Amino acid sequence: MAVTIKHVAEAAGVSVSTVSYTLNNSGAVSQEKRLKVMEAVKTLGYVPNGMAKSLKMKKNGFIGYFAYSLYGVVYGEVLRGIENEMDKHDQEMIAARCGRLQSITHISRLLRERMVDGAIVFSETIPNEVLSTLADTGCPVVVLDRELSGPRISSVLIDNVNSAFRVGEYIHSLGLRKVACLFGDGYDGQKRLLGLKEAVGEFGLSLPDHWCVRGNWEEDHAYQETIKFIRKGNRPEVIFALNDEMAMGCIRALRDMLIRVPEDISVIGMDDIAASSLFSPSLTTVHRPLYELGEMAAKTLLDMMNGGPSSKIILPTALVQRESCIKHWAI
Amino acid sequence: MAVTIKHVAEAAGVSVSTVSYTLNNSGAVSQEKRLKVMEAVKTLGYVPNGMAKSLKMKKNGFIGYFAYSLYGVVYGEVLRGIENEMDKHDQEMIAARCGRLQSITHISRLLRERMVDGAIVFSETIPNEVLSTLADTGCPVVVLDRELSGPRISSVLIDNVNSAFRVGEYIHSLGLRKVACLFGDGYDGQKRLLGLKEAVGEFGLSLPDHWCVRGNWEEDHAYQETIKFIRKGNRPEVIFALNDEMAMGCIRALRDMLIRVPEDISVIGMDDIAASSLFSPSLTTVHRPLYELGEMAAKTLLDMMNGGPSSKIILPTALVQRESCIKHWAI
DNA sequence: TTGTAGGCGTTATCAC
DNA sequence: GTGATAACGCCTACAA
Repeated sequence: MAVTIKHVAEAAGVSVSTVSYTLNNSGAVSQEKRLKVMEAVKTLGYVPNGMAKSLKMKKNGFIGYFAYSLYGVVYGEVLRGIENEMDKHDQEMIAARCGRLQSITHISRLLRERMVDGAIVFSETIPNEVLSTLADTGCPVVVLDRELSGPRISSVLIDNVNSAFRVGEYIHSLGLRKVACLFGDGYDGQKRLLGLKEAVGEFGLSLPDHWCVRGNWEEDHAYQETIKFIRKGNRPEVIFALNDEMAMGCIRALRDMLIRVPEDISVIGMDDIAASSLFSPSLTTVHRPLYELGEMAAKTLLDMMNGGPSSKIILPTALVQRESCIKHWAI
Repeated sequence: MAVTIKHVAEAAGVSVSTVSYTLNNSGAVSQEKRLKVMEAVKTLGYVPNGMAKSLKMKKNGFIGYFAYSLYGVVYGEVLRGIENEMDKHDQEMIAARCGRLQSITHISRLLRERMVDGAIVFSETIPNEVLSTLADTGCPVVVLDRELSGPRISSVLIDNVNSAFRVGEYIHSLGLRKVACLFGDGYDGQKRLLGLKEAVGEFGLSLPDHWCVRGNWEEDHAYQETIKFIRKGNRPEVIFALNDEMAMGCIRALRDMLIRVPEDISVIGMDDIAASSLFSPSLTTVHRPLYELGEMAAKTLLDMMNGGPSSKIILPTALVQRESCIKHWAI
């Protein structure tokens, strides 16, 4: 059985409180006993039990990052921003993913059983109610992928609608009109599609319903869908993929079908992941400040944990013009 | 104050044990009381306290992955393997990084205070003794980046020495002789350098001490070091970088100095990260089964947690011939 | 300055 | 079937 504070007390010939006092430098302990305790701790190899401590203190010193996935360009970059900020404040953190369905119950354990002192959530798989009740019990929460507000809940987001709208505006400014869209499900997908449609209305672009192709945000799937789409005889002037991975899959598909990008069809992505600038042709896309999103989420959480108010923060995006998109008359 | 099992008992008009029984389906509870309990749980929004539970049960249901970093090609890929295996066994996990120095104390908290039921460690920043004492208290550990053995400690590794040796052998088989090496610190670096030197002796290659250049495993740094190295007038026939990132930095540097790869100088990497095959020229390297390493680590840990013995597992590597390396006479 | 004792929220043993 | 009650390991009034 593991050695407890009691064993140390016994070995040092003092009471448990004296041991506790010395270990936490609370209370005043005589040098003599302090030394005895230290020695006993060393020889017994005593390490305090984190769970007992957490139970007593009603906090455990960890904040949690709960993401759909822990690896990958998007989630990884956000994680990098969070970790960096946490480091600055010397705040410990753990990460857990919650992508697969079964895990929802698991995450609920860390979250619902209050095994963290604060949480940053970047996964739509965790229901709003879970987060709300968590916040109600005093645990601050920051969400990165949805709008949610409450006493201890903050949102850190980009303006998806506006970002996509500006893509539409850009398409219009290039003299392009016939648009197809490769979209995905979820909050981001909805908002981005909405923004694009607004721009379509505003600038008189064309975006038939059957030119809105549902993807799953992944490159390979987008490749397949693009092949199918083009085989049906559809010939848009520009394809707007709602994330960069899909844009790349789309471009690969077009090229494999001997359609030139951007000469025959322009392609625009969204997110501006690292690979976008290295891809050939380099991707015209919307820069989404992933690192900063993570950083800001961490800042906001830390602030709330110090009693600060909850807030809703929108970080700016920017259109990045590269090679995958071309003016109509330049063809 | 949070609602506890006591409140539920009171609201349902039963004892705490009855509540506990129904919630864990242990013991036999009458349908009538069971219903009452369920209702009280629902209306009160009761959620059991994870810390109290863990304290009592002496386990908390989580295994931990402690890596130098959580993002990045190498660590991310290992993590993917681990998660996938954990998913299969419906085992919950958390991840924490332990790269920066300050964090060592933090990680020690999760590890030393036994806040996980098992651990996979992939960071040389955590000392052997910490892992040994952890294992002594009954917590199984799998290490991925060093050889360490004990009752509850397993290692999952590749044979670095042999892998590097085979690179030397390959270099020899190509008719190349004058080798430079871009190495890095730590266990992997040591072993790989050792293997290379063995091959140098065995096959009569040339590897002067000052042609062994210390890198820090990163691309940019390798870029700088390569520039310096070449500016000094050194002209090896082949540069063996002990990981792919450094190999890529090296190639970029050579090309920026108008030295052709592989015509003028061949470059060989190690690890075979995803980018290696996409790089131009594609990288000749040694495939290190990162995903499988993670998967195997998870399997081994799970096995130990079920009472299995500790073990040392070596996964095979394979030389991957691509474009960055050329036969001597082919120049 | 030091020790005793109560309680954090659970589970589990034992009587009833 | 059900309900007291004793742990689990720690912290911290409160006494001494």
